Amino acid sequence: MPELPEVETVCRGISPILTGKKVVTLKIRQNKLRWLVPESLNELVGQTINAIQRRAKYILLITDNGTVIIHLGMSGRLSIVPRELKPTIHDHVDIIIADGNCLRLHDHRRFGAILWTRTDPYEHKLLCDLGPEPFSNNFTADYLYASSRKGKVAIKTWLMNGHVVAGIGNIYANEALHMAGILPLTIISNISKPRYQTLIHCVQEVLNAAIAQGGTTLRDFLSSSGNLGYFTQQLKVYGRGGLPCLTCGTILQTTQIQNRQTVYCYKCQK
DNA sequence: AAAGACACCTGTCCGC
DNA sequence: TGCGGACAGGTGTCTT
Repeated sequence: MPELPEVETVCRGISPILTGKKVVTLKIRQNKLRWLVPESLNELVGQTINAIQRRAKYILLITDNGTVIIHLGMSGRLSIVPRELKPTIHDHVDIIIADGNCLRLHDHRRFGAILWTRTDPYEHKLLCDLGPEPFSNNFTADYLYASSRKGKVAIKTWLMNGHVVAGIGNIYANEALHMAGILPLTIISNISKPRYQTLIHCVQEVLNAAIAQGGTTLRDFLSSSGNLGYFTQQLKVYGRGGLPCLTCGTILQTTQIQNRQTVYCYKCQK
C-alpha cells in the first residue's frame, strides 16, 4: 500500500483519535508478519499514547515507556474502527483504547511489521541508518551530488533506497523522474548538481501534491477512516505504459528496473 | 564496499 | 469454469 504520502495520510488520520489515549487491550490474531510480533508488545497495554510520528514509511506510537513501530509493507492498512466491529481475515492486530476505538492492522501479504522498542525509536536498527526525509534541510543537491560520484546504479533504484532518501517508492520515483526530465536508467554519477536540484524540487512537489490528495489508491489503500486516496487521478506515468505522455503525446515506454515496473517518456526524459 | 538476487506472502487478473 | 503464471505500493539479508 504505502509510500510516504500514504503513511503520512494514515498518521494524520489516526493522530487526533489516539493521541493522549490509554491502551486498554491488545489483540494479536496473527503473529507471523515480516518479523514475529514480539511478546514485549504487551508492554503497550496500560500505556498512554503521547504522540504519533512518521519516519520514512514507519509509523511510531510514542508512549512514556516505549514505542510501537509499525510498517505497512506492500499491503498493510491501519484503520480506526469501533472495538466491537468483528474482525475479518487478515485483521492481524487490534490496539484498543479507553474510549472504545480500536486501531486495527490489516495486511493480507504480511510484509508489514509491528514491533516494540523500549529505547529511542530513532536509534532502532531499522531506523538509525535511514536517509534524510525528503522535506528536511538535509535533502540537498550537495548531498545527492556528493554521495553519487562513485555510484553505478540507476537513479530510480537509488531514489527508492531508503538509506539515500526516506519514503520514496515505485510510484513516486516514476513520477518525480518524469517531472524532472531524467531517464530512470541514468547512472547516478552522470547526473549534474543542477539536475539533482531539479530532482529534489520535483520529489517534493510530487509528494506534496499526493499528500494534499490523501495519497494514491491503486488496489487496497484506504486512509484510516476508509477513504480513497485521490492522487491516482493525477499520476502522469505510473500505470500508464503504452498510453500517450500527458506532456508531449509520445507513447510512454515501460521497462523493468530491479524487477519493478518503470514507465518513462523518452522525449521528455533525457 | 557496492550492486544484484532472493526471500517473505496473498490476492487478482489475464490468457489458454 | 478452471488453472497456471505474472504481477502488485517494500526492504532486510545473503551472494557475488
